[in-house]
Amino acid sequence: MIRPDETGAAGASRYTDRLDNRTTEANRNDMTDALDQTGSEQSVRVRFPPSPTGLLHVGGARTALFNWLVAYGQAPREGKDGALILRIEDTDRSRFVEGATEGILDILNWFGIHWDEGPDVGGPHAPYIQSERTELYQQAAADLIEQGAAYRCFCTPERLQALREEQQAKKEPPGYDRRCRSLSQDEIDVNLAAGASFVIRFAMPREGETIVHDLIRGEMVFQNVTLEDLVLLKTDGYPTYHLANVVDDHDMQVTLIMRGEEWIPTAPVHVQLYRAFGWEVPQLAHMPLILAPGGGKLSKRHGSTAMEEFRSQGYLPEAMMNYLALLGWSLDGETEIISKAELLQHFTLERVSPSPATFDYAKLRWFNQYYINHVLELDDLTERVVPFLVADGLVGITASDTECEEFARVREVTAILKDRIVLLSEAPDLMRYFLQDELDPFDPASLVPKKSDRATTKATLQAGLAALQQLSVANEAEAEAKLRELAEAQGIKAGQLFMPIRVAVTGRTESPGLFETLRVIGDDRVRSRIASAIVMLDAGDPD
RNA sequence: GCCCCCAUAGUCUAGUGGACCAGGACGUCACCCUUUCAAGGUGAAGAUCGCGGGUUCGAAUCCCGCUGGGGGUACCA
Repeated sequence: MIRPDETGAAGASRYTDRLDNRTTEANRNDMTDALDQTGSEQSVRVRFPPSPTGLLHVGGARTALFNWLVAYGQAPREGKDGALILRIEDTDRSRFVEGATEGILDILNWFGIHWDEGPDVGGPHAPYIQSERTELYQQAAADLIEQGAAYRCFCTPERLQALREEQQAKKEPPGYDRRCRSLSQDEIDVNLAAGASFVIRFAMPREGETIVHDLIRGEMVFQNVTLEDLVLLKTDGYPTYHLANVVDDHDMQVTLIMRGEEWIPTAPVHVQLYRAFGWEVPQLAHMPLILAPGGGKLSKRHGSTAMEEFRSQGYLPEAMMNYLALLGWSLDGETEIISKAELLQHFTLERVSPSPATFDYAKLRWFNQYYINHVLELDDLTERVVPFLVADGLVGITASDTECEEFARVREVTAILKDRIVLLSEAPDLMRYFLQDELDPFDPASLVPKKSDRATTKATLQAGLAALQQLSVANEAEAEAKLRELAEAQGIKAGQLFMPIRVAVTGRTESPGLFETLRVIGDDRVRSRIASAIVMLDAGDPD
């Protein structure tokens, strides 16, 4: 057998070695079929198949990302056509959630991933929604029965339940006992005539072993006796994942399946299914799981898990992508900040780690902060902050309204505050005193610096106000010089003067540098707020 | 229980037989800057490379066993 890619480039990487292994194996097992695959060496077709059962999980987002990076990054670099297929796996009617599909597509777009074929854009293998493809699966299951690779199982859920309990009691490995695999044709006919409902199960080979070639883990060997006769078609006529997945991946000419590690146990069954159909097995790569901080599955208990939640908290898609890319993949062990373009330029499946990774919220926050403070352009950042301010009622513009005065004002505020924004959702609170005329109520006691008292503070503020009335805070340098002069004249440290002014003007003990803060707040408000603070000190109990 | 995957600091990782008494990052701590808080800068602590056997002149790197963690064990995906 001559491999079609044998004339290809030199420099065998671990990746190509693995590809070669797999190809050889495939050729040995599916020689006839391999001949039909002319040209497939030149294209890499991957897919991301979410279930519309709720919001998109970060783990799913990472799987989607890696698939996208292979299709749009690695494949083109290797001179191949890459394509990403989005397929909706909605074969479990009981878990279907209305609107979930739309939500998933929307969040994937926000994340920055695009696909070539899918329910929204169509494509040559439409429909891309499994519930609309049931005939295909039923036909496939029927074919399998005909050739003896699958069988009808009339066992009731009650019997299966009882069987499981019995096995549990006897401490035997649970699993279907294959009772219906040996039903005679007469028995089957009787059941069918009686209208008994049934599922279709795969007749898994009982002997030998199945080797699964995984691009990330190498060879995985499974003893066939340990594998089950999985249900292929359910009583309701819908397929299980196992059948739908194999049928669709073949039909859609998927060449590489990248999915979560949780699929490893059933991978050998899938391989056997492909063989039963006489189809070539796509390449397989099982991504490492994303674990929760304490170990185990990432769940609500640890924090957000859905991409929608991260979005609404004000995580940037860039930061999410950067962080997620580095969960299980690395460029060189040094690079932390890497753009989408650079990911496309450098991502390779061969550098995906096989070991599970713990989701670290603190590091994600760091990435977000870093992108806000160091990567995003000011206009861009401002546009992303605006929706959060609007939601909070602080401004009344839309993000696209970048020409108006109010946007310019928000940009000004953003400029001096961006080094302390970690999540966009924190912006409203940080910006409140810049954007509102009136300060939120605050404790007058916070006006008084440590080691000072009310009377002194009041006098200090009065002197400060007098000074500020004779200049404009628009000139930061002048304001600073004058106030430092004042502090010196009063025989106090600059901080003893700055702090009361800061609190008087912002209502807080924390703010950006005093003079940029004053400048942005403006003369009128600065003066009136200091005057109010002086009144507040009067009103309080003298101490 | 059975099957399978994984194993470098609290976390993400670099490392593919010798330049590693293990490099980067998050986190932590200290100091610097300083009008507060951040940001930034500098530095520190933190890994017997899970343990035990091999192979080899030489192992984080290869092999075996064990342990630990994780996944699967559904007419869910």
